[in-house]
Amino acid sequence: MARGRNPTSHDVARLAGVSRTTVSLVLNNVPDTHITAETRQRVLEAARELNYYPDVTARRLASGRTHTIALVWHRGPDRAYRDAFLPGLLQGIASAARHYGDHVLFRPIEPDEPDDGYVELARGRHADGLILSGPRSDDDHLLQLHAEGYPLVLHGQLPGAGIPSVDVDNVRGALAAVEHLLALGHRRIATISNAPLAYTASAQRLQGYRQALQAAGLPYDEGLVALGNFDEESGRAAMQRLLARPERPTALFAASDTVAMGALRAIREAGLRVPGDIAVASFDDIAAARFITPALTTVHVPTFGLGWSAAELLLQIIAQEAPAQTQVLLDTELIVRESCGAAP
Amino acid sequence: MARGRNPTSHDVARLAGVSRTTVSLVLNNVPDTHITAETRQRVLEAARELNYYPDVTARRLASGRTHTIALVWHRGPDRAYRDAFLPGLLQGIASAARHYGDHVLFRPIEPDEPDDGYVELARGRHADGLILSGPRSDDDHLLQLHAEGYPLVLHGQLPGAGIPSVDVDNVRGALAAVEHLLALGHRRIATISNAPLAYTASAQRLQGYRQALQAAGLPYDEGLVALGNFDEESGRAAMQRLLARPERPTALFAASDTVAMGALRAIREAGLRVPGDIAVASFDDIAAARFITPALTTVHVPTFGLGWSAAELLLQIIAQEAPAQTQVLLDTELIVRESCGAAP
DNA sequence: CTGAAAGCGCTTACAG
DNA sequence: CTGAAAGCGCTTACAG
Repeated sequence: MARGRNPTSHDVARLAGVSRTTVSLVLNNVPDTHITAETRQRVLEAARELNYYPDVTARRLASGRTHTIALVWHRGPDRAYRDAFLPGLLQGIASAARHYGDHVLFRPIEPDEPDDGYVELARGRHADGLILSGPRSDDDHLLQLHAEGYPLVLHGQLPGAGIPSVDVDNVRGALAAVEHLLALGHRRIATISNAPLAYTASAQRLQGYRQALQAAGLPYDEGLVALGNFDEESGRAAMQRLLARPERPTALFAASDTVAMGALRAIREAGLRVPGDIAVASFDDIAAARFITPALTTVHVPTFGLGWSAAELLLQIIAQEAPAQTQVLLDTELIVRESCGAAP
Repeated sequence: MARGRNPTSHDVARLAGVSRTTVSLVLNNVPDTHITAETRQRVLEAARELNYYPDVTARRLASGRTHTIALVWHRGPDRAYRDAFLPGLLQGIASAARHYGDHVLFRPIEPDEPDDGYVELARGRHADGLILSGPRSDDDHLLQLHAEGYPLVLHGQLPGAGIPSVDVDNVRGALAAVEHLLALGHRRIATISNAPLAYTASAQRLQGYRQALQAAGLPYDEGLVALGNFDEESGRAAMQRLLARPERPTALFAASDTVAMGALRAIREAGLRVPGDIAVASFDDIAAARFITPALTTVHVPTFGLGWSAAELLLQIIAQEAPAQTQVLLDTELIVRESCGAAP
């Protein structure tokens, strides 16, 4: 494939006996252009015969559209946690992009990298729009780009910024998990957050926990609330504190599977059993959740759906079709397995 | 960011009082071009003042290079298995690409998609080169592209094709795992493959198992060999067959963690304990391996390193610097945890 | 229903 | 040490 001797639209035009305009019109399926079926046929055949692939590099410059969207993937302190979502999210994005004829660029931003590393993707016209996963609330570049009308969709939420976003309904998900515990008869239910409450998702999951208790007429007891910090060890430490309380909880809602696994370890180390002594429900449904013993009852996050929705929304914005909904919240599903002692 | 009113190199040139040529030369850091420090400075300042980002779309057309590499990700029957490697591999690729100033395109190929879906990436000049993960031996397009000299690197191996590739040394990895079992005193060691033996990695891992036995002067007993098929259930079924044998094995080498988890379940269902009754070692070290009970002793696959190496190799090929090594095999590391009963 | 021509915003020999 | 000009391969008004 030496450069310079690939067939061009000129070659196709000559072989078909038409102009390059016509070749472009036919190959791009431009509507409202009354080209005879016969001419169209000739062009298509010529292109096939020459094994012609339009040079996207030229197409992009001429058309002003790159037909590419980028996933900007922030690798913050929560990176190990978030990696579990990457395959689903990315493939959801890629599938939707492909469905609409677009391509996807993957751009991780390392923690030590200047925060505006992704700006080049927008301003240098690498992509027609960006999906940002793990947005930071103090990111001025983001606000700036949005203010200029550059197409942006967040995976996650940035309250108040007004940027279109796609996320899971964390409140309802947590609510469902805790309701499950309540329905099993538990009254002293502890919770461990998945991360510091400055993370929107953490605060929302905690809110779902509160709402469930409130709806059941139960008091909110600060002593039953502990903070996790993404990893297993933080879940273990938090559970140890919870177990040290005079009145031991009979159930736990861990706001992530990872934190739940740490809690499970602490419970085991205390000589207690799950679900016998303590029932455990969690959130995320990462791949490991069904493998561990006991298999976790957890709130499933539709990662592929998140990716698909984000890409679809972004593509609508790029096409300037006002989307019906710019703040999308996807539903979760409680997956009942063994850790709460309920039959699936 | 309405199109059409972004600053161009023309604007920068005017502000700096030089020609567009000079702007291009400075901004691209072209070597051997004796531009005065003062002129260079003026250009840089003008660019900064205008917040100038070169339009890559134009740059690509003019220069003939896209500075983009693509990861083609085959989603075959082994998709659930391989998804565990995606985050590490992709981020390894992205990090290396960024280190060398390139971008990465992610392109999954669905099982029902025409096999040549990725050819467009090459011929349409979306990317300067491709990394293919999960190559198929009957893929003529691949051979054709390679024959034409288009830059290609495989993640995995395609014996005989002569295409540059990056993979883990499956034979040595398996050898290390089985040697570990032998060192623990086991003599009747069964194995379950991770997939049908038509998959190169499966055959190689089995070969490592054989070599270890041979080196220890032990016979190769077909009856101790069972086939897995990517998923947990296949591991469970294989282990059930193995357990039904008159002389029960005292140890198992499962050629993937997923298959090992199924085997663990079968062992538990048979009322046996790990590692007490049967020691289990496996391969991959997926995220779940350390969470399950007992935590798996397994062969770690350096996914990030695979990605980085693949990208680095591809970039060398694109730059036409003959790489030292075109068939790269990365070393694995045996991670000793609990499932073999040895102290870490 | 189709074509001639300008233009997209860069890079790159070439000349001086 | 720097500039004028051609060219990369398409798309897209515009004209007929």
